[in-house]
Amino acid sequence: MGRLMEFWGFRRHMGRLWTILYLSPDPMTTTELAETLQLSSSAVSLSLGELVHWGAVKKTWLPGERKDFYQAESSVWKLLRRVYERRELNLIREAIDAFGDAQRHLDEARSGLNREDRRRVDYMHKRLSHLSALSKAGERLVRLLIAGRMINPADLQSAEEEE
Amino acid sequence: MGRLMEFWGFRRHMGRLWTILYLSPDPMTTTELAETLQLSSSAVSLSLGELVHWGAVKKTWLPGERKDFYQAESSVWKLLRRVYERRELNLIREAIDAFGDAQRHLDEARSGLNREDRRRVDYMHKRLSHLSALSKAGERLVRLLIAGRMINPADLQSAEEEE
DNA sequence: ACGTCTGTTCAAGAAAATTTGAACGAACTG
DNA sequence: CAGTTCGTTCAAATTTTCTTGAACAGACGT
Repeated sequence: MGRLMEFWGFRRHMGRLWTILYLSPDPMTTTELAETLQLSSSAVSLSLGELVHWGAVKKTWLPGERKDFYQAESSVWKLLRRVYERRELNLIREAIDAFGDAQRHLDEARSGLNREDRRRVDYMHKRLSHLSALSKAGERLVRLLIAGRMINPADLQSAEEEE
Repeated sequence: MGRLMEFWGFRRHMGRLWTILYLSPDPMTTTELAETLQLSSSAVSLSLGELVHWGAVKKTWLPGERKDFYQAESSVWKLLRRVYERRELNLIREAIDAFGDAQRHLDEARSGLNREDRRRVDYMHKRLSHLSALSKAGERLVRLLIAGRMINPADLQSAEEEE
């Protein structure tokens, strides 16, 4: 799980901590977690905080206990959805914006160019439109994924072909 | 594109190189690429090699020229498919194996345990089955994606609920 | 066959990230 | 209100990853 999470763009420890909590029938304290994974308390605090921020882990309190207890959010599907929503969608939107900006820059520069450079600029413009179309198709797909609706990968394919 | 690729688990330069090639109407040489992106020739060689390995960039030769020329694979969809096929599928399969191994370890240890520990082990076993089922549903989904067929995210959802 | 031009590999150096211990502050107990 | 116990934050230190220049190897032309 650590490796999966790392691949997925998070700290490795986040995966490890989540897994321990997920496999534990009872909520655990930071001390227990630090012992189990041989981590310093600060490392636990840091990664655990991020897990809480992503909703992958929840704080709970046990009556009579002073320490904080943690338990894993057990619906992986819910977690995936949240990540896609907060992170991937943002990334795609930024990319779409960047492509638009680039095209605008090209438009501004175009007038003062010679024939050869103009050819290049026009080519780049077309390619950027292409990337834009693809990204927008991607955005729609992620939206559908989050909504739990059916997805047709062929949409990406066709966004690429029609030109 | 550099940032996208980085997020996606590749070197940042790979994204930058691919983008330059993708936006260029003509194949380019390593020298031109190094100049455009202000990189050393070794950095270009390294990242370009990896791009070729992933099929994102193709070598071509121009008659009469000694230098190698490179051009971008322009079907992003094709690239995505290849990455999912080679990388994500492997990752999922490894995870599935790891879950199975973990369960087998639990089975071996179970007999020599007291009541309380046995409860924990049984709980972990159940959770691991859960993760296994999820991963297998994920594997099916990626397979469908690669094949370009319709995908139903609800399959993941239900893999989580039925227990 | 020699010199030149390309591309790749490698080890050393630089940059970036993770990790940790210590200090701080908040919350509770007696 | 003093004394603990926890949890978090920060900057230093370590580890890891990237980057680079130099050395190497192959191909070509003369």
